[in-house]
Amino acid sequence: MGRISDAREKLLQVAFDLIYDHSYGTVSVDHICKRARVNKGSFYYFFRTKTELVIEAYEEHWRLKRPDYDRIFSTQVPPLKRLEMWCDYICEVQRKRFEKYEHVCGCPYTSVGSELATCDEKVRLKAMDLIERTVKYVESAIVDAKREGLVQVDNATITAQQIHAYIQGLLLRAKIYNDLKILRQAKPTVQMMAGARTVSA
Amino acid sequence: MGRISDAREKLLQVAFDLIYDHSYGTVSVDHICKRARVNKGSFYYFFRTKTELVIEAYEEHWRLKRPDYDRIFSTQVPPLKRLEMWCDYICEVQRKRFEKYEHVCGCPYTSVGSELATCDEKVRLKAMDLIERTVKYVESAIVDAKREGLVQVDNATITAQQIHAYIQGLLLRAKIYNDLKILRQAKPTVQMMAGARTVSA
DNA sequence: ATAATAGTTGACCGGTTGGACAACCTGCTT
DNA sequence: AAGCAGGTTGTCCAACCGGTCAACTATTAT
Repeated sequence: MGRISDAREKLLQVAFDLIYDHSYGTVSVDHICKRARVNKGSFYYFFRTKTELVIEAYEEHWRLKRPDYDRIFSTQVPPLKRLEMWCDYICEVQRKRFEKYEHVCGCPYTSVGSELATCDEKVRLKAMDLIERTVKYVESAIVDAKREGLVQVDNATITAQQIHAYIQGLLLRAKIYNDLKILRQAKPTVQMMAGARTVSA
Repeated sequence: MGRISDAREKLLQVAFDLIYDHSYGTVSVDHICKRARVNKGSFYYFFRTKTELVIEAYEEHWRLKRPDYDRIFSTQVPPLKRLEMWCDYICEVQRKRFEKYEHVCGCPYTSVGSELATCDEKVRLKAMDLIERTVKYVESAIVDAKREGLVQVDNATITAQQIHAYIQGLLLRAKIYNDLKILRQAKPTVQMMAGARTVSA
């Protein structure tokens, strides 16, 4: 019953792309509609507000990326290898973006999270939510590494949070310097952070 | 000759404050003028564009903060103690902001740098510039620590960059989680990163 | 006093913003 | 073939955006 449409999906994808390549503040609903070739009326048929759109766009983005994370952090892969593959994956994703848009775009979730953390509580919570999911993968890798006696850590949860924070900081640096080379350092530093004993809080 | 005015200084301070507590995109020139009790005509007497204002506001902010950094990273202080004091200083600054605005605001330079890195080249370059200055302090602490045999590092420059990236990531996390407790982990992790051997690139 | 300098004022601009809307199509179901 | 849910269209809105401007005023040096 009724006609079917891919307008919603197009809007989600275009919104993600534009906001990731620029910022939430500089991308307007009009821009998104123009690029998606959808009328603004249709936009507001699918989404109540710009905030709601961005939240759904990022959730959709995660839905598409999740298989990659499941593969990289599979228990079939040795724990420390998972972290290496994760670093390589990040570099690769950033490289592809750079080739397409000539910008190092950093992490989409923390970029929009940082921009709106103090302005839009719903976006802040969604960014937290998405970050949490990634940290969980890192944590399970650390737990497994510890169980196999590969690393010496007091607290796997805290260690995972520290490694994730470092990776986010590195991505932020790469974005601001617009320099992919900065990401080369990720792998050795992550191994070091995972392998060395962290002083627990 | 001519009348004197503190309008310029008020605009710089209000602009920094509003943008730090919200974002570049959500703070308008009108907001800044209203809060500073300055007419928009005067605004454009002192600054050519909003971009120019934000750049000058952040430069001014650094000018005010620099004495703190010179004190913390003074050669009179033992090198590893400098890093500890730096972490304490960051916690303290964030705590004060939080009490005033009920937000963890993170690092002002990387916040605006992240927001505009792909949109405004001048702001991106200024953010790089300001980051570079802080990294220099960290680097000199690592160099001194190495000379005194307190740490084992291959490359002080890279180590300083890694520590700075980590701290930025932690501040970003604290901002998105709106949680000051996250910053408690800074000191032990920084000591670990400074003290352990990092694999050079 | 005068003139030059330095800063102020508030109205004004065209364009854009996020959002609302009634009217209108389109294709499935019965 | 008729009914209707599902989606589309383009116009309209008031508010706001960054930025401009000519006229005005206060201060200081001469």
